[in-house]
Amino acid sequence: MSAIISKESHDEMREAIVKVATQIFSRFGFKKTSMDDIAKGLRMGKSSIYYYFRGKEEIFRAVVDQEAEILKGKVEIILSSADDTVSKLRSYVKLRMDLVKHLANYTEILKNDDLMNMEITEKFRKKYDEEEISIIRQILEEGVQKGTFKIKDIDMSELAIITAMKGLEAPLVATNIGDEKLNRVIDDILDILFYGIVNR
Amino acid sequence: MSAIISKESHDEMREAIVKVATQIFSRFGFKKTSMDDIAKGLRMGKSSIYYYFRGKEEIFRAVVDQEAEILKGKVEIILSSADDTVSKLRSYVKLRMDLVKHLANYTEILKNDDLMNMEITEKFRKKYDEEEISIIRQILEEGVQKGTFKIKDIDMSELAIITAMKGLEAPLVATNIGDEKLNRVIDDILDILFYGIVNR
DNA sequence: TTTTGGAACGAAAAAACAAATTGGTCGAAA
DNA sequence: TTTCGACCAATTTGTTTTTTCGTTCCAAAA
Repeated sequence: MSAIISKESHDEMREAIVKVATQIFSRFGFKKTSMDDIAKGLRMGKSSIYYYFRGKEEIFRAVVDQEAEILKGKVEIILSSADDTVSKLRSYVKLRMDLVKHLANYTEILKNDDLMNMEITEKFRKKYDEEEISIIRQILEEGVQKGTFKIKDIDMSELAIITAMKGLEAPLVATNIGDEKLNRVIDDILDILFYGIVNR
Repeated sequence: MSAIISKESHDEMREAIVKVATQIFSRFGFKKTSMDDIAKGLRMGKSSIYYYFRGKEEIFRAVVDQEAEILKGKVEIILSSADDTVSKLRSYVKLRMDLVKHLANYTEILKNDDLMNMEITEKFRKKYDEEEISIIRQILEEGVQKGTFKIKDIDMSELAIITAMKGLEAPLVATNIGDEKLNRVIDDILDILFYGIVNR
């Protein structure tokens, strides 16, 4: 029994560490957060942390994994909703843009003093990139199957959408565009994606 | 009369310098090309160059201006052609992608050793960015006026197109995609832009 | 036995300092 | 009018020294 209790408290401690680390990493980035910083946030000696994690890298990965899990849940809700395919794609794109804004928030401080190693953003993106493709593809295939979309080459449409979203990231992050305005921009661009610009 | 001859030879010398500088800048970038490099390419002493240009910056600007001029000519040909608007936009996008590839070629060496100050790319882009918007707008307005395009918000379509093109730059530069394949990709993406993906 | 933290180690980064480059000037020579 | 060697100031580059930081070790606490 003591083993069970011990296991639980061990996991709780890991969670506490991840919680604190998430705060600090998001403020200072991977490089600029020291194990001491995390330890101080927990009111422990830094070597104690090594009882729960193999090292800084593992803590960071736990943080990223947690964020990914949260995101995955949100995506799941959209995908399994009863909305029509067009709405689903709209919802997904908006969620994705919110995510980017969130991540940008994470690193905005680092942009200035450090060269912004892109640690958080980059690692997170890498983890997420493959998955994003499959999400878009899933929506597109659903649309084709339901007869909503006419798509010559599904790979190409995928690429077009992801490309457009990535292209939007920069201006989105750079300019402090308001939320309502951002929504309008996304809607308009999605209209172009859905219906094109040629008159028929 | 001697003044006239002198003026001509002076301009010729400037052209020669720009010609050599273009080669060297494109190989080594702005920072890593020294005035000595340019001078040696011309088989002159470096101080002689200062008789023709105020400094490195001015030479560089002359190089950029020349490239911009060449590009402007090509754009002019497309815009004033008798092609339909859809074809014009296609041609322009392809030209633009070739340009990016060209510029990428310029700096590809620097990407590695230096942090790639983006000197050439960045300066050139800055100069070109405003102009690009007006080119796209011109084509779109022509399309609307001729009844080819139905566009709710012309600013938005502009943004969508430029966004898509910029988004395409990265994969275009990164992957060594073949010319034919690149053409197909652009065509397919433009099809989406023109006709959308929703079935009607 | 589980958990904590002070001390110590080694690698990596930062700071400090010395040496080499380089953009630009000047005056003389051609 | 045009070219160039000599020179200067400032930035860059290369090198050494110092500090920081992630990690390990081990003894003490719980």
